[in-house]
Amino acid sequence: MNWNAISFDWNHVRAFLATVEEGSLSAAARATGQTQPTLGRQVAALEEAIGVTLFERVGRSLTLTTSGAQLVDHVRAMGEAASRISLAASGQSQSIEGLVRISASDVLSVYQLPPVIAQLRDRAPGIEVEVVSSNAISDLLRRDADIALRHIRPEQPELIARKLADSDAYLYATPDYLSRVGNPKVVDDLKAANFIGYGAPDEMLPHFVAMGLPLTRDNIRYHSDSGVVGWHMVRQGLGIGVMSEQVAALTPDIVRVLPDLPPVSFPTWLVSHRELITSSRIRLVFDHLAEMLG
Amino acid sequence: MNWNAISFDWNHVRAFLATVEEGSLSAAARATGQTQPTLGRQVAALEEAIGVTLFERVGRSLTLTTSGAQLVDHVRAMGEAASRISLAASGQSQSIEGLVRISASDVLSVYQLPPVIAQLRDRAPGIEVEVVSSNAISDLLRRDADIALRHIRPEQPELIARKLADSDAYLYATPDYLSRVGNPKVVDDLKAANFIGYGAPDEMLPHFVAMGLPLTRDNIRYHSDSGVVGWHMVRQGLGIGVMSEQVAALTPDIVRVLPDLPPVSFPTWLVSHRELITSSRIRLVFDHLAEMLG
DNA sequence: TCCAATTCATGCATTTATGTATAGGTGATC
DNA sequence: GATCACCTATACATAAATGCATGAATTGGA
Repeated sequence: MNWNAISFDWNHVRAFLATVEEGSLSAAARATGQTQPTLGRQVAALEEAIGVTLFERVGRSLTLTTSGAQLVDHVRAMGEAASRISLAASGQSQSIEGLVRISASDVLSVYQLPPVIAQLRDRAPGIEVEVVSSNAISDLLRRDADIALRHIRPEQPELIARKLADSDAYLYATPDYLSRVGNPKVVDDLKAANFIGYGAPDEMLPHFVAMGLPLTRDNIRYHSDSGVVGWHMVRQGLGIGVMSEQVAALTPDIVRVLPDLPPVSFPTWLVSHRELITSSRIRLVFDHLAEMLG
Repeated sequence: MNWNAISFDWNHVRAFLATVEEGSLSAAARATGQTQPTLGRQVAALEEAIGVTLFERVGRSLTLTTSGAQLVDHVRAMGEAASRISLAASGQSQSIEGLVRISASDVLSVYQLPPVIAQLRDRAPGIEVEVVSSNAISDLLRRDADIALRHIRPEQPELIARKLADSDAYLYATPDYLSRVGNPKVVDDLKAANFIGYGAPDEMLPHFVAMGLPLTRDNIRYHSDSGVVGWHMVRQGLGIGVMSEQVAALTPDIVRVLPDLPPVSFPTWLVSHRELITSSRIRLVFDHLAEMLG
């Protein structure tokens, strides 16, 4: 190894990478938890060290020079290697104490995870749990979380996934609301009903149609990005919503709409990193989730 | 990018890498131009930061833990990315001033390069030249040199090579030595002659045999790793040596042995990095060498 | 068994890098 | 065209890392 060729300050490379990715020194400082003067000096020092002008100081912002742009790929590769080091290091941790981050949809996070975590507390009191409640598919490759619960099968080979039991989802509403729309008995009776949408109505509608419901865009008048908010709209008697059987069972004063309508079955996958799962702490949480939810 | 995951000190990764590659903190300190306490503290800080014990302090030396060993691949990848940054940065340099390192065999370095460099001085006075004189094939991928002169075609796709003119090598000796062995006229007359070997005799002998010479191990009594030393042995009348026509022409009082013997033809390749050759400084030296030696 | 060589660990003075505060500029917006 | 929001550059006090000198421990060989 020619140590002389790589004797420049590697932290300055990270400063350059952050500046490129975030778009400015100030943004990079915010993202990395450093200060703008530090980032500025580090980038300037890197330019001095490798003899390449990386940014053109034009106006209030920096733009990559062509020379700088040709280094970006290698700089990214270095950052990715650093990420893998961090990942593998976390996977090496055999400590039964410490943080584990679990990403799940808000509905899962609110209704199903808390009791599971309560049991985990009894099994492994030293484990700290952070629930990353998001309906966006969290990027495990970016390490937004250590473990994720998803309803689609992950494709990346770096991830390992365990399929949990399939869940059945039905239509639910309050008895009060159902009587208000004339106690529907067949699907055609739902044409005048209100449906609660989770996320954008245009994304929700095809799912309702696939269930055989004769609905249009106008049937989805109330909607929310949050599944929990949507479910509370249902509980409030604002309309009919889809929900998994398990969650609905936890909710009093909610009845199934058209009980003869076949359910929508959907899978749940427990996902983690191939390298992270070697950590006994994460492995323990992973196995616990699989046992309790599977 | 999850900056939090890669917020450990990247220089400490280099310290770890150097310690792994060099085998000890002290050796790593020597190799990287730092001090042993610094390296020791950096490795300890990295262990603290990523929560993994990298080395087992046993006796006077360090041995990698299994956890540490599983990080080494990623750490090497980071180092290689750093090397590529350095390489690409050098290639981006459009300065006509600065250092260019040329690797060549000692014979080329001593007899043929100096006049070529003298002409280069007139063409580009700002260029500093370091001649890495070595008969080992220098590792351009490790950046032991910027440009190399070789007699075998490089295979790595990262390297670019330009073929120079083929050279003819003949047998040479002093007239004094030839008369001492009876002025040989045909190859069989050489059976009793001494041959000068460059490098190990066992490596040299097959080349002589390939030339049709009836020699054995015993014919090579004087040899040296250095081609220059070997050639001076020939000049001193210690035996017969192989030398390229061009170099022999520079040497007075040396005559060709068996002038009718067909020459051994060998190629010369001018080699550099694909990314380095984009530097105008290195490009200039590369082209100058090609012109003067081609 | 003793000695020499080599290794890692530690205390201290010095150098270096960092953060805070602030100044100087630029571009978008009303 | 003035204002606002946002960016980069600089001065200075503070915090951190580095190198030097030295100590302690171990290995290999005479």
